[in-house]
Amino acid sequence: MDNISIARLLDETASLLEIDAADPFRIRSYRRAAEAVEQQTTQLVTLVDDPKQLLAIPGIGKSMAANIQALLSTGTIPLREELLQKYKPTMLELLRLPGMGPKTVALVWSACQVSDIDSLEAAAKAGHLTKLPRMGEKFVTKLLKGIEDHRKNSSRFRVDKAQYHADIISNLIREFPGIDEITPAGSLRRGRETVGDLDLLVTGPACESDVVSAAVEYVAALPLIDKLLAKGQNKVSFTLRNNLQVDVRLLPRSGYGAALQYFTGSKMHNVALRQRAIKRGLTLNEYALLRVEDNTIIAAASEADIYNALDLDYIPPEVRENSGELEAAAAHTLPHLITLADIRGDLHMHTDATDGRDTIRQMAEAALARGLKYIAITDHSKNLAMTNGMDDARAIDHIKNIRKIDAEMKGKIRVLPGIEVDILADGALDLEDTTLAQMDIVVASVHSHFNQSIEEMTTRVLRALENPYVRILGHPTGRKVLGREGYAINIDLILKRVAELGVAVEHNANPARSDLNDLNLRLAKQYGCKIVVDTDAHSTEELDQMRYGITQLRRAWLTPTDILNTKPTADSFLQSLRSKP
DNA sequence: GCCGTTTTCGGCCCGACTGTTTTCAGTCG
Repeated sequence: MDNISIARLLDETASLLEIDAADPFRIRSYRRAAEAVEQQTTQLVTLVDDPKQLLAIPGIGKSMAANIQALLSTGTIPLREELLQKYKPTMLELLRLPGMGPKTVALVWSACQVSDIDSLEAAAKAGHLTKLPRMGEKFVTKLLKGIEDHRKNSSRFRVDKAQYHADIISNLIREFPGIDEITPAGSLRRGRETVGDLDLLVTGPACESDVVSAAVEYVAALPLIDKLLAKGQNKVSFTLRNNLQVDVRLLPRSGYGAALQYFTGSKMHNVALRQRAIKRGLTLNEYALLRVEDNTIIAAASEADIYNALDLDYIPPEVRENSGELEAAAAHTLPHLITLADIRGDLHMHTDATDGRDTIRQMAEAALARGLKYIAITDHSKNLAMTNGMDDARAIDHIKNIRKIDAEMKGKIRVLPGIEVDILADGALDLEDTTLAQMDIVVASVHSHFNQSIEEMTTRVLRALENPYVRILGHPTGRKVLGREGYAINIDLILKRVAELGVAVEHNANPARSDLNDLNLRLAKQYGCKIVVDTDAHSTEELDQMRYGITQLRRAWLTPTDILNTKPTADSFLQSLRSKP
């Protein structure tokens, strides 16, 4: 069992305890333990014989260490089993619906024996819920909408989770002798925000057709497989414990490019590409690009060969959606898409002063190690009390600490003082202008939206933008990739105003948080908005999530000049922002 | 359930916002 699975089970136990109305602090200790386990770089399964190392992890005490050992040896923990006698596992899914917290889940269970989404929907539609305390028409409407959204998304996995599993599986497969290359294809390679299943393409001498069976057997016996679905000549399909389906294809080097092209998609891109081939008397399939008349192979080993043989420039996977990329590749006008290496600064991150894990110095050094030239420390303001958000006095004090680290970094990397302020329901910010005036970067973000109407929400953000100290609009749509949808907002209006005022709009790179989708990114470019991409990192590791933001920018066809934090220095970046009053 | 002591028990993240209320419980970040 890997760390992520352990973390998930601990987290589920916490949720069950919540439904059971257990001691909140006990619940939190399970959540904290889950987080701690998830952040471990070494797999706990390797430490199981040495409880001392488990206990060395902050948040893991005697009982939790015993829980982890039980998980590793039996796959579950006694407390979890006990709770599952009282409650159904499907109730955990109910918690993912908006407005459904532990109390409400417990209520519908005790009052209507509702324990899963289908029966909750039925009860809602039959009007049974409005008879319960604190549940009116509005709640039911919101709930039904939430169920609909949930169904749309729940079968897909967030890109970073899929990438994590792809990396683990790839590392295991790579241990087999004669494997050279493993590439995730499909929507993961195209950089979609969510992934339905994982397609891993593998090649190397061990994948040649006369010897491939040994490698197939090896893959089919991987320890992390939950259910083996199929085992063919060169393909193994299985699911992981989290239900993610994985298809591993072992392919000879000679046809690797054709397979990569075929399985990367998208479907629409491939259809258009095959039509182009047919016009040229060629046919394209998953094995090769062939001449129709005599089946001669024209190209197969690399994707570039195939595109070039069709008189196209190489098309990066992120833009393979049949939305103009074939025409552009034919005309040699594909833009030079932005890459991770173009990014010079990260303008949104947190430290242990609020809800981050690491210190200002650790963040600065980690950013430096990642090649960045400047960062902004933007901890939370007081309204986010739960994060230990800072009031005016603390925020001003924090600037001193940031400047001190900035000086200590001796110009190797600039560390800019900033703050992430909360936009209140009336559009006001929760700190004084005199405080904001001392910050280089003020990120204004909405943190509570609930059921404000589109008009209210839009007005709220527009009002906040009028504050002259706001330099970046943080997570403008509040959109989450999975689960609860973001707030309803007139993004069109917001982006227009952002462009007029010279405020920058944030593209939040962290898939777990919120961001602009590629459509809105294109809109932002069209309106001439200044765009920054940042990680909103809460730990040094999260700085690595910049890669997911870049992929989204590439999907929107954006180039280095479209993004503000490709500016080479902190000064040139600050100059390109809305000027301070 | 963890942690750190003042070493064996008390503290641990709290305020805005909503719906259904007529004073507040529950959700969310």
